Amino acid sequence: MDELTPNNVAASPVERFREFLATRSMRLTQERETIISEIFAAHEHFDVDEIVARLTRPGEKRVSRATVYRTVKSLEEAGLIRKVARSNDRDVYEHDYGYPQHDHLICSKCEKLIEFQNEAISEILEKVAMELGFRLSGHRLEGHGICDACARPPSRRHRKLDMI
Amino acid sequence: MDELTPNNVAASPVERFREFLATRSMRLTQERETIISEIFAAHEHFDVDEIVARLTRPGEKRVSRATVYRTVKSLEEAGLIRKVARSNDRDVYEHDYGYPQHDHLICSKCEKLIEFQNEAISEILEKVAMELGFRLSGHRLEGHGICDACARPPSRRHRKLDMI
DNA sequence: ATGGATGCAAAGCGTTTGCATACAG
DNA sequence: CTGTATGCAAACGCTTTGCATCCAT
Repeated sequence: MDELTPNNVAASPVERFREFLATRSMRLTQERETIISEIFAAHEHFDVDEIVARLTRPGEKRVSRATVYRTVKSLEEAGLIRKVARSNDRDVYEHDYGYPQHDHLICSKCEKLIEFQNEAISEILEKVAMELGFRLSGHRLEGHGICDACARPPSRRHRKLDMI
Repeated sequence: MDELTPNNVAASPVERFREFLATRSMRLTQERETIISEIFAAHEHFDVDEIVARLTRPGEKRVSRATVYRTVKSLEEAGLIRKVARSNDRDVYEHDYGYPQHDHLICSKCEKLIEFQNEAISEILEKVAMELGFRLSGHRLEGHGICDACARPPSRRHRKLDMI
């Protein structure tokens, strides 16, 4: 469901990327287009390995892992995606284009990322930074703990009384 | 008799670590003691490489890199230190014992970490988490940007009048 | 035509681990 | 003594890179 794209947001991610590439005299190749399409197919968090896996499924145009790494780095520099966390020793990214600033709650059990928005936090941080003479350009806030689902005793049968 | 030590804070980090090790039937070896002493010698951020480097200086008791990694992991599990960021592809830690909750501003230029405390942010996050049914146990907030020093024009040494 | 891009494999790097030896309790 | 811990080096897993080939412009 993305026909509702707000018009304050420029064209497609691909178009936006093309512009960025132009400023660097880089080219919009089929591989890059394939990768960015895959990444923006759904608004979800991802890591390089996932993208490679998706593009390795039969029917998809395969792109080498090296190229995915190189393209992801470019997309990040272009401001289309951004690194949000590190999970399982891998960098995790999310879209940073056409989406409002938000932060995350990360479940320590299922590793799920829950997004939330809160204007107040940004404002406070902005104020704190200013007082310290720090030029704030952005931030990353992760709340750690246990998500609703994981906290709820999973169909709690009789659990073992103890274990050594 | 250091009665100045707040009594809500147990003895020394080493003592605290010894207790932790006991609960796991692990031993407080000379190496572990050397490492923890070095880490708590000053309240500053550090990474494994730095600790290894310090303990490699002549005069210091050398400890293998593998042991430092293993000990740092234990210290983290013991709650004595905690991971605060990732810089230069290395995990960066700080003391998490006897120090109040705080967050950081990270300079994109010099990589410096600036600490700050702000009660309000924690409160807001706590509220947000609760509304989402998330059991918050802690958080990590990094403000990104340019620090005061790096933002200041680099004392132009080629000033016309600066020919002393 | 031609300078940038891709794929492959090898290299890099921080971090982990197997194993023989060396200690703490 | 006995089960842990250490040191060393090899193994690992993610990410980067050199190079020959390929392609967008």
